[in-house]
Amino acid sequence: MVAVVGGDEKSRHGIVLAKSMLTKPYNIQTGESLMEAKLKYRDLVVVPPKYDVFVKSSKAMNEIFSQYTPIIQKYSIDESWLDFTGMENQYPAPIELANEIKDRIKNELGFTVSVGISSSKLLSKMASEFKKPDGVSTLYPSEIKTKLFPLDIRELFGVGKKTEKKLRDMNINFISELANYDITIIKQRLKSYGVMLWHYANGIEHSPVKKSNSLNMKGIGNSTTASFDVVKRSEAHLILLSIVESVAMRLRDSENNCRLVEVSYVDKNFIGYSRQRKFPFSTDSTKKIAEIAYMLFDEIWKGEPIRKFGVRVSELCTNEFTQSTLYDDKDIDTQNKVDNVIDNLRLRFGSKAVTRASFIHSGVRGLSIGMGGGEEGYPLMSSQL
DNA sequence: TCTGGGGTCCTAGGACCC
DNA sequence: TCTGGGGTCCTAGGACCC
Repeated sequence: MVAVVGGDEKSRHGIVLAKSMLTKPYNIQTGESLMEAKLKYRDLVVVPPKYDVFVKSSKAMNEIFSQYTPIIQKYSIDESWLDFTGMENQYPAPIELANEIKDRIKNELGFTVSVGISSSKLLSKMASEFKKPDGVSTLYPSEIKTKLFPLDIRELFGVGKKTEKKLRDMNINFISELANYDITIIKQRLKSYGVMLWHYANGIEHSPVKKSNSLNMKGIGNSTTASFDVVKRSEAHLILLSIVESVAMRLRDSENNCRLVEVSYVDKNFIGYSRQRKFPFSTDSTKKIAEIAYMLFDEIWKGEPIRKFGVRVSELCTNEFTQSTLYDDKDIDTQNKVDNVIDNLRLRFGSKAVTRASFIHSGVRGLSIGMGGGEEGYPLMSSQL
């Protein structure tokens, strides 16, 4: 069946989230609008996503990984790096090990994965693209010339649409051509990013596999496209509040505070605006972050109809020492308790257990996105089903 | 009925300090 | 009227990835 997983077009979420193998002849792309996809194949079947199944599958997959090595870096919800450095005695045959893990996922969890094997994150990532779906591939340094060099420049990790054009304008169309290009000219035209890509083209990349945890997380953000263009400040604030509810809850769940808050929006013409501010204090309070978000929004918004809203917190630090001890602020202390009680209620009874009075009859859902396993916030699935 | 959501890293310009 | 550099921090925006 020529089918894709897609968002809801009526609420303006209509894009391709994942595609089945049979869409291949029609060149349907992940991320393009369902309208475009349907122009490529009229009778395209669109099925809605099941985000909770996706999250569960991801967790189960990483649980299997953890039975093989403790050093796992989650790159996204459906990709991880596993480091087996120093375990050569335990796992003398990498390809057999990869097949074992891959087959266990297929048999125990019911979906296929593709595995790339090499000595670095870059090369293993590139290798994982070779055989899809359900394949195991290697790209060892000794194989760079035969397996990496012949690929189109767009295939190189880090080369997107914009960089592709710049490189093609320089007559660089294959990875080999970038690898052999004069690095000083690359540096002149593409700055440090070009130098990094030149190294990538030569297979040079040494970053360590970093265990994923809440401590090395850089920021937490959510955004949402409204089902209609928002023109009233009060509605905008309400949507921002619903986003902050989810962001702040995730922040507390990660046991972090934040020092920087950023608000962004996209207007009806798809022009994006953002404003961020760093503070001399740190917080994880819903109320505080919401107040900052309103302030930042009011500073930039000139009244254009708004399509999409976002809130992001960063400059994270541990929440071990709460502000109340530092600032002796009673309001912060009680607010903290309120946040914690609400978090626990929502954890036990679901995200709808507690709703702010301001959301009732407003048309805006409280806690619109985030941890609740709701229907929104689907990540892209790049791999074909 | 056009075009989602969650991340990371980098750049460039201005403020401010010495 | 004019004139330095070096350094750091902050902010807005852009590029990439999934």
